[in-house]
Amino acid sequence: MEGIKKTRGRQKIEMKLIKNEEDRSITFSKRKSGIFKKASEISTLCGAQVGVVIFSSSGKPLSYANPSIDSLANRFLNQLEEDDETHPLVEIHRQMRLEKLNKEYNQLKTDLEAVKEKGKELKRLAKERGEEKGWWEAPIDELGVEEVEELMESIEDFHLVLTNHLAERACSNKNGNKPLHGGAAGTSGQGNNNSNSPFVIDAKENDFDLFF
Amino acid sequence: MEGIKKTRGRQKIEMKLIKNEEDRSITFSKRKSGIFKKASEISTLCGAQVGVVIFSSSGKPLSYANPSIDSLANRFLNQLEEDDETHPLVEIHRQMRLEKLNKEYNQLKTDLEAVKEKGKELKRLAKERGEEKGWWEAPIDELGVEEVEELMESIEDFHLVLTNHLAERACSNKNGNKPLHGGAAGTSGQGNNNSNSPFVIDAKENDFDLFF
DNA sequence: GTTGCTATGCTTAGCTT
DNA sequence: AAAGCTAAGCATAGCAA
Repeated sequence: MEGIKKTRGRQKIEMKLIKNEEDRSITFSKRKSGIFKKASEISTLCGAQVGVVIFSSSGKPLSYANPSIDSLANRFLNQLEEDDETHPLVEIHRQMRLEKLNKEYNQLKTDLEAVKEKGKELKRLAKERGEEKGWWEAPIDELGVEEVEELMESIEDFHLVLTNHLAERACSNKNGNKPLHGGAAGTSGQGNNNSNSPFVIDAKENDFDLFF
Repeated sequence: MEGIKKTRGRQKIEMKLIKNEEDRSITFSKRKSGIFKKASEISTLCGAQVGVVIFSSSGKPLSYANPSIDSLANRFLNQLEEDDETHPLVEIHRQMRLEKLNKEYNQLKTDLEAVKEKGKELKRLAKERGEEKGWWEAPIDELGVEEVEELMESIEDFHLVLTNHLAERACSNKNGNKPLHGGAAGTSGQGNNNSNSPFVIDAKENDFDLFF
């Protein structure tokens, strides 16, 4: 009842890089959730397709996309809460299955995002070369060839990745067929570690987190 | 001073599609700005790379990406406000130049986004086929081949687009070389209209808006 | 390293212009 | 129909556990 306040509540902060590393990572985590939530909401309210990718300062890619992951996450949640009592074996099967699906999906998504990221890098590089001079100030022809060629290489690599995916699938028509639900989300350690490869953002933690 | 309230203030709304079309588009516009702002903020505060793409219900792609577009937009704004007095001819040259750059950039970006969009569509299709059954419930092999092949086609098309870009640039080493600044942002009507092409989202308004 | 709390700043639904 | 307003709902900075 007294005038003693437990906290100062939300405080205004300067819009610049948070220097304290811990604060920064907490803020990142909280705001990331906020953005994903907003993305989810505009998608629901307005029927818009939304894609958000956030690379943390450590290089970890986190993403939200409508409507797939959205509903997927909801399914996960519902399942986790509703049928907590299942046969252990089925449960294990589910988990393995989901882990594989999740991994596959993440790989595909990572590749896709990497292509996009490559495009951004193109601009970034062009910008950095001229100190403060942005790429749009440079002559058109000057910024063209090398970067576009680089991008094309990425695309070709991406194409290769997809080809492999296809091949793998074509050869493995022997997995279970029963539609299954929910389970744990995290997949870890994908092995694909080559810092110079166009599709590896950060070899050490190249995983996707599912939102929610 | 009296207790008469001018408005009811913000009201709670159900988290479902807004049926009234006008309300929906207003909400879309407002929340889109909100999301872009949040994206900008997490980028600044946490040094994170962020990419956001939102397709309005009419199919118009809007995007925010850190840091390129962000700073680019600021440059535009600054220029527009600061050197409003220049030689008309130079001004015209700038505008043409920027229009071309902007167009090029938008095209590249559109292509990039479209590839990503294709990936999302893949999931969407897989989801729709089984009524309420999400793609992750379907057997892995069932959802693989056709959609991935479709995606691969897109990639090949994209590759072609890039090849053309490259070729165009290689042949046109005759344009002006003077680094120039700011100007108007909007480009309109790109002509590239083929609803079944993998890279045309909405032929009628296939442009990008710059944020801010 | 997370999670929960609370007071406060920020966003935005419904109006008005 | 685009921009501005107001009040209420929401997000979140700084702590605490």
